[in-house]
Amino acid sequence: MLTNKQIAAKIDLLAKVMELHDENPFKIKTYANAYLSLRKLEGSLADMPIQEIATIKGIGSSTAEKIMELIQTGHMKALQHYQDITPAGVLEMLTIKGLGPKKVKQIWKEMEIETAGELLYACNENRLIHYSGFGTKVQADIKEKLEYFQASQGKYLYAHVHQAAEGFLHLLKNKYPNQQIELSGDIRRKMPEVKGIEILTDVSISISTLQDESLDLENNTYKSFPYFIETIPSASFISTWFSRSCSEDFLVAFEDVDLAAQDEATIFAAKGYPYIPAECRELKALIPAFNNPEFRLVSMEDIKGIVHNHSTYSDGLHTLQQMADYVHTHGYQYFVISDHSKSAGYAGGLKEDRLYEQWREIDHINAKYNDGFKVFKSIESDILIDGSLDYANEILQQFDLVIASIHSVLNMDIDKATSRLIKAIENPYTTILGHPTGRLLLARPGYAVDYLKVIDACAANGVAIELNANPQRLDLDWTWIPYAMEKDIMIAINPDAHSMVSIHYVKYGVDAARKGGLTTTNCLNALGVDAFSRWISQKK
DNA sequence: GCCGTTTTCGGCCCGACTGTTTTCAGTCG
Repeated sequence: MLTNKQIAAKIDLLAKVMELHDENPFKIKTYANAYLSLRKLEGSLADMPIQEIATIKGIGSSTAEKIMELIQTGHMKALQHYQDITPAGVLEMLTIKGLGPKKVKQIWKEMEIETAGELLYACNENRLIHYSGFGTKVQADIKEKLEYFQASQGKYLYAHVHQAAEGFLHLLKNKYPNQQIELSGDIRRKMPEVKGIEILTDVSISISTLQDESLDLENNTYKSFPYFIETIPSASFISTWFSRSCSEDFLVAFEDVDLAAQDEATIFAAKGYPYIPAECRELKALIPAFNNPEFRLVSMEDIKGIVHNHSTYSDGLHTLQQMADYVHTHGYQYFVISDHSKSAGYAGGLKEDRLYEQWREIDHINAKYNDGFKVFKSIESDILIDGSLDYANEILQQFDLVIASIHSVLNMDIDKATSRLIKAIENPYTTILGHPTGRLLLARPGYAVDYLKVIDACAANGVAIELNANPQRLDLDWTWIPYAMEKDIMIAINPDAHSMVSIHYVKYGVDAARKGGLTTTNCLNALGVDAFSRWISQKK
């Protein structure tokens, strides 16, 4: 039986969705008022005849009928109609506190954002604050709510979970110092998406005795992420841990090995391999490379420069000087500033005069460093619908390098997307293809592309491909790295940083790149400043 | 859509709070 509160909520929702669709404001007001009377009402609506419902202040015959329909059938046709013509993600936004119909309408119609995930991404890129009624506080508030919302959907970004996972592991190890307790499964393998914190142990853990305010016993979560503790006998710990920490494909290579070893290194040694870290245990075909003395799998220590960053010139949070200094003080050799280009109106893309201004500032900044550190002039140039870039050639040729990315009109079939990308790749001024599919993990899938054709085109034109290291992108997907390397393409692991701290996204890109076996030789920003400088100029 | 008459159309207008603006708009309960 429906409660008054449940009925009132449906009427309230009706008012809100009608407002999204620009219905008569007085009708909307009526339903909003009806909601207010209903939630304060004494006596159960479900027990009232329709005549009595219609006598309630603010409820007339039309609303009374809708309430009866709801009580008798569980549905309301009028509400269903509006729900059918509204994207599910937009309806979801209405459930977020602080987002009412007016703001949601603005988000949907003005910003053209239709899912909670896209909205979160827009918050991270400071895109909301450019709209009237939205400021930094509202944006931060929405962001917090969305992260919570996303964190409750059953899948999580590795980047969001791993610190909590390590914290939880630490907590358990302190409590049971003499037992085997380790992270296992997807979280240990640093998969871009994980289901939570997987822990493998040989002790029966008594969670209720653990002292930590982040531990939510009722919901089995630690810092809002679900945990899964599997207890197994000590004797099978290593074999189970190893099996849980490899892909199916990778594990096939060890079918004939006795996994009951004293540690994982022994298992690898039985096949004549060196120890392979869990995040690299993906493709069986890559294993032999680990025995090649020339093979240098990329790692964070190899990263020499930070490519693809934004500043306050477009939609970044920090100034060019702040960003450059931050990268400099973290020991890198160079910084590539790639703000948005002029057609990216939503992100404050740079018109020509602002470009000149930025170039002058870059020259000024470069003159101040006396240790060889260099800021390179770049742009994240929008790939327009027809595949062209959005500046004239005489502008494009003045950049040190150009990153070409698709940002708008993402609804394309595979042929359209592929030819649009290839046209941009064939542009003589394109240096790097940015986030090739536009995907946002857990939010939107990205347009389909013919990877083989796109990678072949990059090879033919000497264009590097970005592995966008934003943990919500990780695009190029690592599974295409072996083919890209086969074609001897350079991969740039780029943070797409919109603030100083997001420079460190590079780490997640490196994790992903290692899955695909990317070597330092094929990592563009593993080149030192001079080699990088030479590489981009030979491309020009 | 509801209401209430100076009855059948014209007006409908919660208050506190917050954030964005700079005197107001949106949201909540």
